Amino acid sequence: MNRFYELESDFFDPQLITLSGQAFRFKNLDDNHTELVAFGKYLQIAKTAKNTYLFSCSEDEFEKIWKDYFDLDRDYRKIYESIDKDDSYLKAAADFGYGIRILKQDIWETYISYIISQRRSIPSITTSVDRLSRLCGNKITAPKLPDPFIEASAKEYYSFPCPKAVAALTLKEIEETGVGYRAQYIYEAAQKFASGELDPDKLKKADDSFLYDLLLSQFGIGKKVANCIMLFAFHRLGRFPIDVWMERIVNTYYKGEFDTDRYPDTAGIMQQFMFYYERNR
DNA sequence: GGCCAGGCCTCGC
DNA sequence: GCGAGGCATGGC
Repeated sequence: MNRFYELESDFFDPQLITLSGQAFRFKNLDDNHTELVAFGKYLQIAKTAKNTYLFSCSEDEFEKIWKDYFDLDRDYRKIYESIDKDDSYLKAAADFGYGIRILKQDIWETYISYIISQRRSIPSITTSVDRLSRLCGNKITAPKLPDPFIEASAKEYYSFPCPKAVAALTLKEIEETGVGYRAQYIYEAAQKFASGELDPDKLKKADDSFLYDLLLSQFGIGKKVANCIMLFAFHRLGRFPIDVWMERIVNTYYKGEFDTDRYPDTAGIMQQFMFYYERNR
């Protein structure tokens, strides 16, 4: 079975990552199988034993793509243990979300996905991302995988389209993916990414405050979306996006303000625990 | 069929 | 600088 890569980890739960809402192209097939599309590839992860997972890719691909994508070099257990013992809500949330990691997603894909996300439900965001991918992404044929993998949920998948492919669409075509008034935001973003005016490789080198201000200055991007892009794509783990769910949590359990200074480098992970807990418990 | 969704823009002060 | 109103469409 060395065609596939086996991972042992005591802090990795792809099922929870699917449900954590940070990515829109994950699907839990059953209790032990999760599939996803990222970086133009289809991946299935099978849980084969406690803390043991089989990835439907070679070791080489795992090392090049997925290890970094799932942030597997970071010690999340240590972060989990750093949680304030007196913070019973956060402790409960982290126990509930034990195994959630923050993905390092593609910057452009995350940028567009979170523009789409504003004032929409997660299922609805997923639909639009899927439609946009089908419209101008590349076809990916689902691989036939042996046991312990199971059949993919579809015969073909589509990669998230590159900036140039989206930039070639008309505003009307973008609207037809169901994104409504956000189409103009996407249209403008695509032009900027396609022309190189917004360059992910350059942006990666920017410090937090510069990057945040730059994102905020973009059409269609406010505080919440900027922080999500920084957390889920740029992997700035200190960012703490506040949406309607987080606002409810902070108001209910933290008297209106969560002290992010307590977790300067990991507040975003705490945010993800809370968000998942509140939505799924 | 009505209500709300991982918010942001514009306008008026 | 800040609060209120408006907003396209999809899911439940």
